[in-house]
Amino acid sequence: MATPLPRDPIADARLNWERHGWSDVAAPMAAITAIMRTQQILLARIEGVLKPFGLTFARYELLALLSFARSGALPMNKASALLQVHPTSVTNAVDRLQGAGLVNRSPHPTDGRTTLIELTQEGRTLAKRATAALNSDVFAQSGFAEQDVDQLIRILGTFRRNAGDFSE
Amino acid sequence: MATPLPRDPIADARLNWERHGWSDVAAPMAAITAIMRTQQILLARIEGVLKPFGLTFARYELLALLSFARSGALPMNKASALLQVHPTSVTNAVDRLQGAGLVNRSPHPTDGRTTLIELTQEGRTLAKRATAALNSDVFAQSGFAEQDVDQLIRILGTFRRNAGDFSE
DNA sequence: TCCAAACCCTTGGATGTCCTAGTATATTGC
DNA sequence: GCAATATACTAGGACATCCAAGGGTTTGGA
Repeated sequence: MATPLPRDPIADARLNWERHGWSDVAAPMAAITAIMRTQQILLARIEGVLKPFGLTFARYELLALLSFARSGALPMNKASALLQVHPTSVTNAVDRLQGAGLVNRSPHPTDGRTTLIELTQEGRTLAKRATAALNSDVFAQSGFAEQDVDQLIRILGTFRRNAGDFSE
Repeated sequence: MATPLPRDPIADARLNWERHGWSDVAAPMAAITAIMRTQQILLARIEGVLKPFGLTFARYELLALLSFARSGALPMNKASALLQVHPTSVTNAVDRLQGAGLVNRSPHPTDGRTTLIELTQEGRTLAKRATAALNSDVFAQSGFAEQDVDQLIRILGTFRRNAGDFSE
C-alpha cells in the first residue's frame, strides 16, 4: 500500500471546484469521484483475495452466478444481462473459465443461437471456496459501519433504479 | 441503454447469501456490489460526455489535475500519487495526451530522474470545455438527492481514510 | 412459403489498469 | 569518494471492458 497522502485529494478537488465558481456541482463531483476511488480500493482487495484461487473478480462473478442457478447452467445472454456487462466480456470470461476446467459450453436444447454455460464439479467447488474467502476477508471487514452499509444500499439502490438497471 | 431487469440483481444476490447462511455478511456484500455497479454506470456516463472531446476519463483526470496546478505542470510521480493510479497508467495517459498535443513532457530542472508534464494552450482550453460539459451533463444531474450526496461524501471519506488514502 | 428483421455469440481492435523488470539518476553511508 | 540503496520513468505482458462487424439461427409479416 502506498504512503497516505497528507491531504484528501478529493476534498482538494472540491475546493478547486468551489474556487472556480462551480460550487453548485462541487458536492456531486466529490461524491462521484469518491465512488470511483472506493470502487478501485474494493476491487483491489477483492482481486487480492481471489488471486490464490486463480480467479479474477469478473470470472468469480460468473462462477457465483452459475452456482446460484438451480441447474448450475445459464444462457450466455442471461449471464450478460444479470451481470450487466457486455456480451463480449462474458465470452472472454467463459473462454478462460473453460480453459481452467471450471465451466463448459453446451448447446441450448431448443434455440440454436444460444449457448449454455454450466459449472463443472471443480467449478462448483472453487466457487464455494472463493466465496468463503471473500466473505471472511472482504465482506466481514468491509470498513463500513453497519448503519452506513444500510445507507449505501438505500442510496445506491435508488440511483441504480433511476439509471434503468431494474424496474421493480 | 439495455432493458431494465424485472428484479434488482443485487437484492437477489443478497437473498442468495442469506439463504446460504451468510446473513452476517449479506448486507456488506450487497453494499460493495452496489458500489461496483454504480461506478460502472457513472463511468459510462462520463465517458459518453467526454467522447466528443476525444478524451477518456483517465486522460481528463490528468488534464484537470494539471489545470489546477498553479504552473500548469506537475512531475509524473506527483500526478500518479494524486490520481492514485499506477505510474505506468500515467505514462500511458501522457503518451496519448502528448500525441494529441494537449500536454508536453519536459525535464525537471534539478532532478534528472523526473519528468514534468505541462499543459499546452490547447490542453488548457480543452480541459476547460470538458469540465463545463461534465458539470452540466453529469454532476448537475447526478441522480443523487442532496442529502444523499452529503452522506456519500461522509461515508466514503471515512472509508478512504481508513483504507490509507490520506492521513489528515 | 419465404425473405427481412431481430437475436446470439464470437472475432478483432482500442483503451485502461496492474505487475515485473530494466535503465537512468540521486541519495546515503562507510 | 564510491559503492549500495532508493527513486523515477518506461517497456512488455496479462486481463478486463467496450464497440463494430460478421456469420449462424429464429421469428414474423407479406
